[in-house]
This record gives sequence, C-alpha cells and structure tokens, in this order.
Amino acid sequence: MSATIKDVAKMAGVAVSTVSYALNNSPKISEETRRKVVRAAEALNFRPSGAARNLKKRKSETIGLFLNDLGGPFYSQVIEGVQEIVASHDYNLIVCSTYGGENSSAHRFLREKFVDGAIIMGTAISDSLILQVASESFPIVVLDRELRGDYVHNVLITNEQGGYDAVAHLIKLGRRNIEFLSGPSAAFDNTQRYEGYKRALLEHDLPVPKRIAMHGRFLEAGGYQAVKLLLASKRLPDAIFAANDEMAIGAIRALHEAGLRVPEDIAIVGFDNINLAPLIRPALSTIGHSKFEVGAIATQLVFNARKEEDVIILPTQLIARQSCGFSGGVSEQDHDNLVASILHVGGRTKH
Amino acid sequence: MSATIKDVAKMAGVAVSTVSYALNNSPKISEETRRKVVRAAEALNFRPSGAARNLKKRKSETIGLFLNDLGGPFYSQVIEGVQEIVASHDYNLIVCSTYGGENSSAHRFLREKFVDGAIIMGTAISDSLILQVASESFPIVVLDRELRGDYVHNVLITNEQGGYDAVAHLIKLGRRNIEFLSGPSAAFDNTQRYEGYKRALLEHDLPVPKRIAMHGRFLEAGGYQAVKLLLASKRLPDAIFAANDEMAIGAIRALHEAGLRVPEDIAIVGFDNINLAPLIRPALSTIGHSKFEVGAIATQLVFNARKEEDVIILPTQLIARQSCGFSGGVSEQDHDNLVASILHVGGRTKH
DNA sequence: GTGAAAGCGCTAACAC
DNA sequence: GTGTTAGCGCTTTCAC
Repeated sequence: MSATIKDVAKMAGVAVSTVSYALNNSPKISEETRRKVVRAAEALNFRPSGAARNLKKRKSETIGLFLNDLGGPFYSQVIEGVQEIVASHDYNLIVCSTYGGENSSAHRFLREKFVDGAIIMGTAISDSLILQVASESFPIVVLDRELRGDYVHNVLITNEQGGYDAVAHLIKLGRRNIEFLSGPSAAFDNTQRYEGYKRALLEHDLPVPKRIAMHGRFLEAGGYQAVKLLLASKRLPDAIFAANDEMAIGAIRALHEAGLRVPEDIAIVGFDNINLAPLIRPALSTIGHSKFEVGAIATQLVFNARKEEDVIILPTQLIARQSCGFSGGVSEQDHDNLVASILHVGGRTKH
Repeated sequence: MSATIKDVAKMAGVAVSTVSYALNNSPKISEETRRKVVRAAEALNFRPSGAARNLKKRKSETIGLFLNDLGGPFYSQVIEGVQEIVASHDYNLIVCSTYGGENSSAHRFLREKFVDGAIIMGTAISDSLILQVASESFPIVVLDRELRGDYVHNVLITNEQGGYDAVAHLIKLGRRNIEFLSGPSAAFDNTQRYEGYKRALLEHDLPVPKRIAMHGRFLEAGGYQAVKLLLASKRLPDAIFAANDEMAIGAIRALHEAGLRVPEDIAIVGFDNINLAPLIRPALSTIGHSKFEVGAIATQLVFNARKEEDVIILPTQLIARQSCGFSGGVSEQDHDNLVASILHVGGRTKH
C-alpha cells in the first residue's frame, strides 16, 4: 500500500490540511513547514490520489477524445489539434477507442464522468447516449455527424461541396464515366460526398449510375477488393471518385495489378488528403481539409460549453496531383498556403 | 448537478446499498427491487461516478499507454496489440501523449495512479520517474529502452541484428559506400541500429565513416533535409541505411528531386516496415518486426505484474523490396507468413 | 433480501 | 499559519 496524505501529515508532524495546502503551493504555508512536508512526502514516496481529488473537486480536468480506430492515418492531425488546445487550457487529454460497443472504454468513460468533456469521432457511440450524457458540466462535440441537442456541438466539413468539386474536376478533364467508390452507406461523410458526386453529374448532364457499384468500407483493402470486383465485370469507367483516400489507394493498387495505368486509363480522386496522398505513385489527387483545425475548433467548443448548439463547417479544397491526370487545380506548392488560409476561418455558423 | 446514488435510493424508497447492489447485478437483490431501482435510476438519468468508485475500490481498471507522439504512423499497430489484450481482460485503455514534460498528462496520470499499470514508449518520461512509481500495484512496461527495476519490464526488438541484416544485405548486393541516416543520438533504438550497421561494415572489411553524416530526427522531413545536405557536399554514397522508415521516405524524396534514381544510383533500406513502406515508389526495403505483438506482449506483462523484471526480445526480419535493388531477401508475398510466425515467439528471455 | 454505517484519500470552509 | 472537520459518491461489512 502506498502512502496517503495522512501518513505524510503524521511523519511531518502537521495536520492533513497543512499537507494539502503545502503540496498545492498555497501561499499561506510558511516556507519551513512546506519544506518539512515536502521532505516527508518524498521520504514516503507519496503520490496524491487522482481519484480522491477528482471526487472532491468534482472534475477531472481532462477531456476525452473518442475514436473508432486509434490507429487510423486520418486521425493523427485531428489529435494534434485537440492536444494543442487541451494543453493550452492546462487540461489533460485521453484518447480512447470506441471499439467494443456497450462495453468499450469509451462508453464507460462517457457514462462515468471520467472526463469533463468529450470529442467524438466515429459512429460507434449512439446519438441517444450522446444526448443523454451531454450536460452543462459535460459538453460534447461530434465530428462526423449532424446531431442537435443541448450542450452538443458539431464540427463538420463541406463534404457535399468537396464531392462536387472532385467530380466536376474529373469532368472538366474530359472524363465521362465516373464511378463512386463508396464507404459505409450509413456514414454521414460518405452520404454527403455521394450527394456531391451526384450533383456534379447532374449539372453536367451526365447519367447517374442507378446503383453504387463499389463499396470499400473506407479501408485500403476494401478499395482494392471493390476494384478487383469491378474489373471482373469488364465494364470499366474512365474515372473513380473514392469517398476517402485509403480506398483510393487500394483502388490504385488493384488497377496497377491489372496492368491499367493511372491516370491514363482511369483517373482517380480521393478525399481527405491524408499524409500518404502525396507520397504514393501516382501522387493522389484528393479533397483536402484542415484536420488539425477540426480538432482545435472542436476542443475550443468543449471549453466554451454553451447550451445552444454550435455548428461549425470548415471548407474543403481540391488538391490536384497526378492521379487525376492534369494538374488543373491547386498545385501542391500552393497547398500549404491554402491550408494556412483554411486555418483562419473560425466562422461560427448557426443552422 | 447530476443525480447521485442517494437520489436514486430516495426515489426508489430503498437504501443506498441496495441501489449499489441492484445496479451491480448482485444476485441477492430481488427482481422486484431491482426493477424499482433501475426505473428510478433511469428517471433521474443517474450515472455512477467513476471517481468515487475508483477511490473506494482503489483501482481504476484501466491501463495507460503513453506515447511521445499520438499521431505517428508507427504506433498504430502497437496500439492495436495493446487494445486487444486490454479488452480481453475487460479493462479500459487510455492513450495519452507524453508531450509537455513535467506537466504533461502522462506525468500526471503516472503520478496520480489514475491507471493501474502503464506501457511507455518514447523517451519523454524519465527513467527515474518510472522507477519511482513502479510498484506491485502499478507495473510498468517500457518499449524502447532498457530499464531494470522492480515491477518494470522491457519489450524490445533485435535492433542491432536488424541493422546488421540491412547493411549486410546492401553489401551483398555490391554496395560499398553505405551511409547511416541517424535518428536522435540519444534514442536507444537508434544507437542499437547503428551498432548493427557498424558491425556489418567491420565484418565485411569496409571502413566505418568517422562520423555520422546525416541526422534526421526520425522524421520524414528530417530525412529529406539530411539528404539535401548530403547532396550539397557532392560526396555521394551508393547506399543509405536509414534508422527508420520515415527518414528513408524523406531521403527518397530528396534523391528524386535531385534527379537521382533509387535504387540504381543509391539503394535505400529503412527500419520498422510501417504501413507506408510497400506503398511508396520504389517500394521500401526495410527491417520488419511485429508491432502488434510488441503491444500485445507488453500488455500481458502489465497484467502479470511480477516483481522480477522480464525482458522480452522479439525478432526482426529483412524485407527486401525495390528500394535496395535486388529482391534477394524475403519476398513481399512471403512476408505475411513470416509475420505470422513472428507472432508466435512468446519466448521469455531473461538477462 | 435489505438497511445502517464506516470509510476510500483527498479539499476547503471554518475556527483559532 | 495551522488544525479540525465535514463531506465528495461510491462499495462493502455487518446486522437484522
């Protein structure tokens, strides 16, 4: 058993409150007493119990970031944005996985008020749980769904417009037969990106395929398999718009294996501009958005904790690289500047 | 203020202990009482306080994974390994960053016994803090340093042998002038990999460069800059062994920009076999190891919590792809099988 | 099967 | 400045 504040008090020959004050740097403790206390605490290897302090103060000074998949390449920059703001408030950040349904750590932490606020990305936490636990002392920000409720805020990106821009660009480059490589149909992001795809086709008088031919579950392997299946059908499109970059990368792999050239035979545009996108060959054209800023703004909303919902929508930006054929959009060099400008939107949009 | 167990008891017309038993599914509560309690709890939107429960039970049933950099591409598989074992013990996992020195969340959580055990990767937590807080009720596993102490365990990989294998392979392919692209000199992994590099040169009667020409801080941008500097010096090697894959990828980028061909002009081998390695062009030759297994084994050690230190050393494996020139090592197709075999070492090695 | 009560290790109001 | 004390919201022992 490790030492408690009582042990320290006994050893230093003072009251527990004195120990508490001394160790929390209260100004009203004399230097001599403080030294005595510190010495005793060190001698006993005393470490205050966070659980006790949290119970007493009724807050943990930590906020939680809940993600579907801790390892995803997509999240890292979001995490950094969150981390930055959390640290600037002198708070702690814990990241944990929503994997495991009702018994996941995320569920427990949400229910048990382990954290003072939460940022949720991914669909594993139900709308109803979020609405139930959100409160003045427990604000929640959701990142990839639309959800209205007291003390629930949304940070979104212009998914529909991004999808539109991607497909309109392909059309401008002369592609006419553009397939949509879909993520999970239930995913909000996916649905919106698909709407943008449809709008671009319609506005250019192109037929919208009756049904989505390819489903890739937002995964590299999923994109690969979906394209393999498509290739077997022998009905080849001249371009593919993938609902995220990972699937686009899988698609490219499958096309290469089949001896098809990207972009000459089939052009590809992804979505998200993950770190990998410029590194693969051909470099992936995609729709970029500031993931860092999504995280940072979400975190600011947590600390603001207003009852009325805020809905922040951040812009997306076509980034044309090799995989779509002709670099008619933003050049890669310009991209850094664009990201910098995206970083300063901060507009608060109400629905 | 949200409802407490007392409120629930009052509303249900029972004692607090009854509420506690009922909600924790104690068998000695009658179905009727349980129903009453559950109804009251729901009506009040009661959520038990994790802090109070932890304080009372003197454990949190969560373990902490502390990383330098939450977003790194390297960590994701380690995290998955940890996650899997933690979940199988019905425990919670929190991941948090060691960034921020003394005031980082990681420091606080470690000191305040927020978690029941810790896995530490990265150098931001000092040896002395680890030794101080490790105890029977708080086992710690470190992943990338050697550290002996009660209730402190190590999971390592054969870094030195990996470095040797990488360089020996380059030599076998006819390269004679091999530079080392170094990570931070203080990093344990880096030092060991460098030792392997030296041994390979010495055993093949090749001169060891007097000083390390390139330092890339384990980052892509660092590798890029280091190679840019090297190129300026006009003394080109015919191969580079990078202490990790990210730097290797940066190196390739710099070489391409300079109009040099990889592997024809300069061959490259990295270390870690991150997800990206097979996807870039040329596909990166590297030293692979099972990151998932590192995480999984580390977590098992946390749950075992022996006083005597365990030192587990997992094997590495050369994975020859295009960037080193000739595919004389393990083919990519075979790699999955090898990884599978690596997954089942589990040998416990004592020093 | 249920209730009363002690206490986990702290903080902070209050007394001196 | 320092000590006394009352909880924070639970779990669990012990009576009944």
